Amino acid sequence: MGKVEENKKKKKDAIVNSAFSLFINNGINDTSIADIMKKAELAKGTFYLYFKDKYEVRDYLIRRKATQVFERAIEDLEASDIEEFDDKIIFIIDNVLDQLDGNKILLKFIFKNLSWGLFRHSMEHVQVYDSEGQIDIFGKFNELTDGKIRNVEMLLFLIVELVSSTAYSVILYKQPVELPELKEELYPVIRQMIHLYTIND
Amino acid sequence: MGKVEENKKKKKDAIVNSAFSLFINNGINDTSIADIMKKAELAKGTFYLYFKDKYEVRDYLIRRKATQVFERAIEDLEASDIEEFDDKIIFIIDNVLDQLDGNKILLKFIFKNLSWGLFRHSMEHVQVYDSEGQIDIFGKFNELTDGKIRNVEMLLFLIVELVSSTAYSVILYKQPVELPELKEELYPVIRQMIHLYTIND
Amino acid sequence: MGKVEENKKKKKDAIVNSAFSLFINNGINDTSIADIMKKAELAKGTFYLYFKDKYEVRDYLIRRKATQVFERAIEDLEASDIEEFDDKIIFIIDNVLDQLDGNKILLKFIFKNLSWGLFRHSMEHVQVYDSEGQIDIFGKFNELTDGKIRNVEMLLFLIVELVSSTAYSVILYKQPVELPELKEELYPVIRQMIHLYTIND
Amino acid sequence: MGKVEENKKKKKDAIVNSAFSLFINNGINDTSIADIMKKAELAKGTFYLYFKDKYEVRDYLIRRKATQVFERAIEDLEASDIEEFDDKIIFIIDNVLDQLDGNKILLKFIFKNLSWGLFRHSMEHVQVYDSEGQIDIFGKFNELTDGKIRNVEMLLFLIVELVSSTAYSVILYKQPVELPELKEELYPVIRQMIHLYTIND
DNA sequence: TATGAATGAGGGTTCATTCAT
DNA sequence: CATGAATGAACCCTCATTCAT
Repeated sequence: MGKVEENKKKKKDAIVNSAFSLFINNGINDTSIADIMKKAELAKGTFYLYFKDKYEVRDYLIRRKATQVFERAIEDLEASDIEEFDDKIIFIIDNVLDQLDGNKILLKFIFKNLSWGLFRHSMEHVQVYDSEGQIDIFGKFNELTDGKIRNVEMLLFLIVELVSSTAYSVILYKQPVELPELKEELYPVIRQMIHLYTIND
Repeated sequence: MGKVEENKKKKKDAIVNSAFSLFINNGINDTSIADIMKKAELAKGTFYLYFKDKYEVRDYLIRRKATQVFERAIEDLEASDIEEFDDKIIFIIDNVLDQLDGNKILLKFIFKNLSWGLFRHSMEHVQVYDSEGQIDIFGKFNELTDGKIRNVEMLLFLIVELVSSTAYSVILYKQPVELPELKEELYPVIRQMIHLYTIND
Repeated sequence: MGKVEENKKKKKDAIVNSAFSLFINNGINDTSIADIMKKAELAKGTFYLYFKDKYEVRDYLIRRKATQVFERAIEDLEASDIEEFDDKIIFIIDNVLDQLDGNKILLKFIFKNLSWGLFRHSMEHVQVYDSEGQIDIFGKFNELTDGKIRNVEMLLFLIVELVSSTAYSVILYKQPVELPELKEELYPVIRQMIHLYTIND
Repeated sequence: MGKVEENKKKKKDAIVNSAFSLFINNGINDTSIADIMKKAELAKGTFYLYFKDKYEVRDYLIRRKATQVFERAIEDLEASDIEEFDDKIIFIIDNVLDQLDGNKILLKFIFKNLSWGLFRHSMEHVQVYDSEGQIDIFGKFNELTDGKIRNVEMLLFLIVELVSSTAYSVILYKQPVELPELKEELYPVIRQMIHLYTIND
């Protein structure tokens, strides 16, 4: 990477990090581009060399952050020796929930803005490597199911929406219960859902 | 109600209706108080005699609209002769989804802003009447379960979050499928969930 | 006129006068709305209660200023006892040129921006009063010709364009000659033009 | 011309041509240096190696374009066998008007910015060649008059201003008439003007 | 020479809020 | 109570110009 390119990367990162910090502290509506650039210690006009508006920054951030969270969950999964498909799903959910429970700000930011489209997009960009190089995560999921799950995307959709919306309420507002209790209730439901989508031989 | 009171009610309604129409057409961020009052055909200063800011109007509206939707669903349920608990739940969900499918704007407005807390609050204000007068809707639910459901609130929480978040994506963005297909997948899952919460004698 | 109306008139005048002074000193391009309102000692936002942008102010000004100049020329004409049509035309031209020679700034402003359309519009708004009240100036012109001029508008068009464009160069840049010499050359040409449009009995 | 010189000429031409196209399409005020250089496919900073600002480009362009139009008119005149002085003047006017009628954009650009000074300057740079080489166009005019016209410059000044200002209004806004009708009225007037400046033996 | 990333002043515009009427 | 003219802070965005490469 040339010196110029490197510098540009550094600037973009400064903008993005500044924006993230302000978005989660003050909300997107109360964050102006002037604020972002001031915190990033760059000139206001520089913003427009990298992004069209603050919503483009937000989308960029959501994708990046969501990707990071899942990347870590999957790394941890790889490091474990879990074998069954449903156990793997529960493991990932549990891992993600714990990550977000420890970083409510991030949770708020991701789940408040996450749409299924963005989620899919993020998943397609999760970078996992094994001995043979990069792995396509959605392909991997399908492979994991071993052909035993019908309509994998729908199942994931249902699980992701259920988990994200309940966890949002629970972690942020502790309503109607706290996280451990939610998990206790949620996981059996999810196992049952997976079972419903499992093809019986 | 005195003439003065009546007049004030009329003004407040004008503001609220104007705001609703603008919120759903242009979004809350792109709606100014000037816009609201122009459409309401009232002076700008008058706004502050009724509300503190536009977010107060929004919250007022969400509660009112969500309540209306459920009120109608429950009215329709009462008019039917459905007997089983799970059938009743499915009926209400189906009814609400159809209402919102026919009014995407309303869906966006309600679900974008609906939290479990607001939902509970709305439910407590649903006005249903039988021969003996007004009925408490949450109490009614409990009664309906006939003591056969454990942890009714958790079950409702899971169902409401699952339905609202999947329906939001599906009705608004047709992602990942369209509404009829979602229903087909959703209802068996919900029945299964109810079953999971049913106390076996 | 109510107190409010009176105040609004005063504000509009302040804006317009401030703008005129800045337009002629710095040019329209180098005059910002902030400049105008600062000089007018009003808040920046107030500008938009009266005008859409500075070009609207410019057009308003041109019409007003052009009208004033002609109004005065015609007043002077009325006070004289000139009888012949061509003498009257020359008198008006001479009067206008003298006014503008004494106010180059105004000349620059009017002639730089004057189109035939704006000129006609201005003429239609010249307010001249005689013992019997207001007079329509274009009608008056026609009347003056006593039916002896064919195609009055074309004749006026030719004269106005010839006079304004030559005078602009001469008064502002003294090119290619100075005003007295221009007059000496111009008036015979104009008399000849009038003659060409005079219907011979 | 060395290869370096050639390259510089090419760059300058690219800038100038890009600027012309943008000036006439969007107006000078709405054309930024960034726009010009983007269209010219050159770096922004390069602009300042050739011009001080966009107004310098504009002046350069006006001179070049005005010169071209007159050059062509005079070429056409040379190719004809018109003999009388007044016929020649009318021929040139007619030719120029037709050129500009077919290219309103050019007309707008030239006449909006043309001053008598710029016109004289342009005329001095019109390049006409006969068997003996380059000809001075103003000298040529004087020669053409055969000493029969007094005050040639004044006559040209009056004619140029009359024609350019009326044609501007007529071609661009069709006010107060269209071009053929303007010609019909204009040419007799001009012939008469020439006659007025012709020395009677 | 040529580049184009970076600058930051300054433009236009909006708008919540106030307050004299 | 109701009005709407006035405010001025705050916003977004553009752009001529510089300068390290």
